Amino acid sequence: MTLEEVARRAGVSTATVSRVLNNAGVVKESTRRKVLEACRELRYHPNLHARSLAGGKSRTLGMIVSNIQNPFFLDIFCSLESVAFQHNYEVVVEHTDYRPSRLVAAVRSMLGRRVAGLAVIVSEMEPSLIDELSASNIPVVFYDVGHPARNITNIRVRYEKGMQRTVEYLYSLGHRRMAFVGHHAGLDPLHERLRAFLDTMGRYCGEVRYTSAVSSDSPAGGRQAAHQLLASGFEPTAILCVNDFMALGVLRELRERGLSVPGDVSVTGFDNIGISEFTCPALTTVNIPRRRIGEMAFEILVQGQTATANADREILIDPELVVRESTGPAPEA
Amino acid sequence: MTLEEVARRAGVSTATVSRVLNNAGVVKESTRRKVLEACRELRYHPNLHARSLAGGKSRTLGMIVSNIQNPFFLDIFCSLESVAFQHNYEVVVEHTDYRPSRLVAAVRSMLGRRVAGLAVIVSEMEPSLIDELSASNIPVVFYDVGHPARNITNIRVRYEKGMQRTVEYLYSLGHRRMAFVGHHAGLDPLHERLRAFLDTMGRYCGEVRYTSAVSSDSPAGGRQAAHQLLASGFEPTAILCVNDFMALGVLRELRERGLSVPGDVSVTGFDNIGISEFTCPALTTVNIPRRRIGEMAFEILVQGQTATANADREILIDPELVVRESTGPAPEA
DNA sequence: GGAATCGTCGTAAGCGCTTACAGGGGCGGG
DNA sequence: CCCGCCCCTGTAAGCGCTTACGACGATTCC
Repeated sequence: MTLEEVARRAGVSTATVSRVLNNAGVVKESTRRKVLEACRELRYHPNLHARSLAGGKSRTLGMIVSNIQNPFFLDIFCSLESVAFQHNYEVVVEHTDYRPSRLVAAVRSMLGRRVAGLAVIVSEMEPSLIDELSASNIPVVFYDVGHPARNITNIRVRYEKGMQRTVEYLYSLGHRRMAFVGHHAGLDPLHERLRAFLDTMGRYCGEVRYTSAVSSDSPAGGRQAAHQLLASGFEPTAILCVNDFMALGVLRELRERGLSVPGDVSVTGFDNIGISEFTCPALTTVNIPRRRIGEMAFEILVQGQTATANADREILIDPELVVRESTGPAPEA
Repeated sequence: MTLEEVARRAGVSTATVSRVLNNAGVVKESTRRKVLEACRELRYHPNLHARSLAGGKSRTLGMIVSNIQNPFFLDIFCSLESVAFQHNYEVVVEHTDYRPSRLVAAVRSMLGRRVAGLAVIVSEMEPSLIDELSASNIPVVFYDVGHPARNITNIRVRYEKGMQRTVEYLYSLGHRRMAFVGHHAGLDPLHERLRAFLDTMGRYCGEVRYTSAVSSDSPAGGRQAAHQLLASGFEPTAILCVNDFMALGVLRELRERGLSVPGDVSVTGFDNIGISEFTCPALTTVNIPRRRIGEMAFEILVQGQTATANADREILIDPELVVRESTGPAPEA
């Protein structure tokens, strides 16, 4: 089913059909109706490939995330998708499993699709991409990695702040032995969170002791890390998780071991994903405005194209501590 | 950056470059290297649109789900994506929010993309789609809705069985007052689950009483439904949820009200999503082999294309009860 | 009444790729 | 030494669409 067949059926030229379908140019009302009628009868669906090849533009955005199973990334995707949908854009996601090689492949694939804009929300990084993307001439939003460059805007969350609040808060509750649970993808932003953790600890709590464990980014990974942590003999009074997703598993492991949260040990997450308030106990965490991040990404990619072109930008977001039930005073030694 | 520029740079024709890039035809090793070299220097990325327009085929699959935030759908997507990735295919998702109108739009969009195959994993339905898809000549997999037709394979999960097991199990534990929590998208498969619930109840338990509540498909929705349920005065000893995602909220609401699970009331879910074993208490649920569904979808879409062409098929899956901690004997009256 | 104007539409040239098909060297065999 | 064949490569015709550009009849204006 092609444009030409529709044109033939409606007794007009392909140009006219195209005009009708794109609401471009002027078409007499009666011919418009004929064309639409023909489209319906023939169950015509325009070929998007031909369309964006000819038009040189596409109404689809690309988004690359590290782990789409993690609600944090998923939420950002949904948020972007939602705004995009309202503006008649589509967005295709790809995930990298935290592997730089897959990141590169995903970016290439997106460039191949000639997306109208690309949001890269990942933890891992591949330095060469910056140049490649910058040279590609399509607007790009990075989350947390890479500095801004031509066409590239960077949205950065100040993890230090969030981590600092968390540590201070736990410290004020009397916690002195803390542990950090992270995941394997030990690249920048994670190091960043861990570093922030250590920095703050060093600054505020001279006598504090810590340890850390890593596993995969999933509840099961969190559980495994917690297991490993507790098996090591170190007995933390508080466990800080790199994100809520893993914290789920940590909570589970603690319960399994008969440790009460927050009675015996306090637990904190990061991200404030939706289910973190449905855990038991509800998770104390650090909120990151995912909805806004998605919206901002859209604005930058689509609308900012003209508005702030070439205005190399970096957007900073301050996360905030959300205290719920999983944290409490440190147990008496 | 086009094929032609690469060709010029490498001093060959576009046909040769194309051959190199697609590993098609024979090319002398030295020219192959020259071409690849040119590609690298020019940071060339083939235009996928042009490619699939010219080639008439694309290596991308489409997938439409009702609610991608629900881990059930997400898992199937990830599973499909994973196999697809191994075979060098990509898959683009779209979600409908349970709205038939969005389903139609999504299907059209996928047809417009000329996907190589389409998996429609949704609860809602729009009858006209069957014909439209069947006529489109691309392989399609439906989950749970629609009967098989030309090019269309249907994967059906026998909810009745799962529901039956669940009800029987609860009945054997002494439960007589049960409630059902569902969501708004009251279309076929959901009705199916509710119907299965009622059927079984009617058959096995003459004296059983029930009620049901619906809300949106999310933990928050589950919580709201539970709230509404308990506010109604009906005091169930068991709550069966249409899926695990909503069960999360039900558990939370019960805890909030000081009701112990399973001491005061038992709770069951459906789907066996990953986090259902990380809830507190761990959720008794019905497993649906999501991984296999994704894999089957791929086989049908890509490999079955030739193997079982035109062999109208329906695949049946029997779900199985997974007993965990959220169910127990009914409290003494 | 003829020219200028406007609204409506058709013509045709690509967009960047794939792919028959043909062509042109190099080689071996007759 | 010439023919045939095999390797390798180039030529060019599309794939289905968008979009300048121009054509054409119907108004309108002087």
